[in-house]
Amino acid sequence: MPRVSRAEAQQHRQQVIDETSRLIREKGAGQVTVPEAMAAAGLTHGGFYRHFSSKDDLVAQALGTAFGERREAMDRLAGEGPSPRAEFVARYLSTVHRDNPGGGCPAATLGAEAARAEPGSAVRTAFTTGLRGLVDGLQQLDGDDRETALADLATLVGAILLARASDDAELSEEILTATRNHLTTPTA
Amino acid sequence: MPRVSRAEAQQHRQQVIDETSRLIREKGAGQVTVPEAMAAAGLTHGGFYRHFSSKDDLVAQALGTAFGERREAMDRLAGEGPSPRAEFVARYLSTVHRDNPGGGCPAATLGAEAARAEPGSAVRTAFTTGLRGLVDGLQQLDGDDRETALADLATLVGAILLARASDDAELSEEILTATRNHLTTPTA
DNA sequence: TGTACATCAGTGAACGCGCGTTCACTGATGTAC
DNA sequence: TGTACATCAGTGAACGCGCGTTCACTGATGTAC
Repeated sequence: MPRVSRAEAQQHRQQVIDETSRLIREKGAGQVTVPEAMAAAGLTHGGFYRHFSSKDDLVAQALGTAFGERREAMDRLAGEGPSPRAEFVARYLSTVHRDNPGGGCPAATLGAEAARAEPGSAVRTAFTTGLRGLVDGLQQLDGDDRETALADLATLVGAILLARASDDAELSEEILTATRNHLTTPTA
Repeated sequence: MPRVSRAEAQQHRQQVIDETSRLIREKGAGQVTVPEAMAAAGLTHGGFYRHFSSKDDLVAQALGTAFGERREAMDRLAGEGPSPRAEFVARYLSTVHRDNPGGGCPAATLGAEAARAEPGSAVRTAFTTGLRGLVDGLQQLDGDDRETALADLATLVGAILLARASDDAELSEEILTATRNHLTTPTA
């Protein structure tokens, strides 16, 4: 498949980014290989460097996409229903989200890897920018002040992380339920 | 250094586990190599399999040690001061903890990796057991009910994770401060 | 207490493997006239 | 609109490298008498 049209090439590029965005959330950035990412668009690995300057470059772009999707979902929710914040919390702390990390919040799945990335690196910067977006989105969701939005986000991210890591269905559910209750009842 | 005494060998073994416990929290389990872990006790990699059945075996034991240390610190705190819970929260969400992941909470640094480990695997089991210990420890810290302990732990873990990943000193401090306030003031 | 021998902690070379990246090459696409 | 040629998306083999794991070997430790 040599020399496809520019439109097709651009489509391949986007497909690689989108699939990588899912793959890194499922397996971690370190476990996704260049051949694997290219295969997701039906390509071989050789042409990789015509699209990306390095693997880190792709990961950073995929991370940006993942955060972008999440932010859009929040913005879509902002107008609807009686309590968009409660709705968001319920969806975030659902078993559906827990069991589908590939389509879920990148802060929970890739936060630790981002923390280990070099300060100023593309991955670290993409994560920080994405995180700011989530904070802003959460802040708008129910007239929250910024401090509440920050604390809420920490709680959401920690809960989904621990619920996924728990190798015990009961403990996992318990974490989600307890956190959901604490975030949606007025006082502890 | 062939055939050292059994006491020395046992000492080497413990040294490898302790150093690995620190290393995996600093760099992630996937980034710590067998030669690196053995070198931490002044040994070469060849003798590794006289001490451990696999790299995963070592990682699981190191994870157990990391959780154990944390739990002990909580138990030590339980008797002292006017509000052990407030003291624990302050220490957990300090810049000292944020900037020293190697000696810190393994739930934040290794949660994502544990979540990706095979259910029933040694690593996943060690994480779950350790997590239960932290929940119990937190529950005892100030007469918390279990639900509050679970939600608090999620908040603590999420906050330290995001504070570490933020490539912006101001945002990072903001996360710690907001979370600290939310956990130590009676109502939002 | 001394001696003979089996045990086994640690060494260092080697294994197969998969990684990120590079490169010469192909041939349809895109462009200049 | 047609033709000639340069461009460049994608291929597949190859690179150097470091990984987890295995293995034959060494020689002090531990044990049996």
